[in-house]
Amino acid sequence: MLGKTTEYAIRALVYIYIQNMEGERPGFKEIAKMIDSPEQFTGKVLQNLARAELVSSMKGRGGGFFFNEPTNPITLFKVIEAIEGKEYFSKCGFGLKRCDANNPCPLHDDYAYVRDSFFKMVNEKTIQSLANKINKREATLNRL
Amino acid sequence: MLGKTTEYAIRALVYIYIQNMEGERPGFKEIAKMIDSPEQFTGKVLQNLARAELVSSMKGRGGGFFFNEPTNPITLFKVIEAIEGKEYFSKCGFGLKRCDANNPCPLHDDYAYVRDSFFKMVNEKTIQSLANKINKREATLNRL
DNA sequence: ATATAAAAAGACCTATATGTCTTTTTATAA
DNA sequence: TTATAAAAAGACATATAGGTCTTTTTATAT
Repeated sequence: MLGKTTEYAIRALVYIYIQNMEGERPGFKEIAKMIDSPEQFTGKVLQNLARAELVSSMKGRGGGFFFNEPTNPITLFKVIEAIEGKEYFSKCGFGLKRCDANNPCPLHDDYAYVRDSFFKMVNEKTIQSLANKINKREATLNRL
Repeated sequence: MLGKTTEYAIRALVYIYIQNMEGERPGFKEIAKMIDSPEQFTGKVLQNLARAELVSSMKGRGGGFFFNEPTNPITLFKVIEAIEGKEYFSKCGFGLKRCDANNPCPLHDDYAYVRDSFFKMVNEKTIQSLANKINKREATLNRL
């Protein structure tokens, strides 16, 4: 469903958020180790997330990744949009270039239902809500 | 959601089915033109579908693609499985290697709901049901 | 000031998906 | 039996996603 890059992005942000709650600013090497992702590539992904202003970073000694204090919850949708692109939730599931209610593909309505339930889910779930689930030991990030 | 290759595969099979109902056995060039897909690549995709026994083909004059007369309806799931691979509907949405009810990722249940609604849909919809929708002019394949 | 530890940046590499071109095989019609 | 029309096959080509390596920049501690 989602690309690996997006999966790394979400897991990385969740890990950063959890560490921030402990007062830590993890670097990409630590993050990669903890979320089980390729180190350098994770650095690149985090660069992109920082450029998209979904996370902040500091260079130099004591630097790392962190969220600015009063951060609005970050929905998974925002992350998906930043990594996969804006059209992710609007393409025709049947591959037609033009497909709408007037000129629908034969999957139109049924696909819309599935897509919308996915869309709803990624708008409800946030980096923060996932992190809380992990902190309550109701779920795992694979390590920690 | 689905790769382009799978989209071509589904559209091609629907077109073949519709033409078969008219007593025709279209070739890949005609199919590609009608479903708006790259010609040679569509030929390759159809080769794979034929190898997977989702469709039959005849070489030589008068040849082309067709379904054997008493064909069980072909679900979209079968096509997806043949093109995308068996694991398409079983991977963790969060990217964890091991993720199950005992050791769930923080998206486990919510993702399962979305994935299962997609799974249900592709098991209900068949090449035949999509073709019928198009024949009744309730939907379009882009041409025809 | 200097050393150090961190992210940023840029050049590259690899794998996979997607797509094209050419040749071979095969069924049918003339 | 030969010409023809079709799929099959194989060798390429291109684009994108995923990944690595090296160098540069920058903040901090000494």
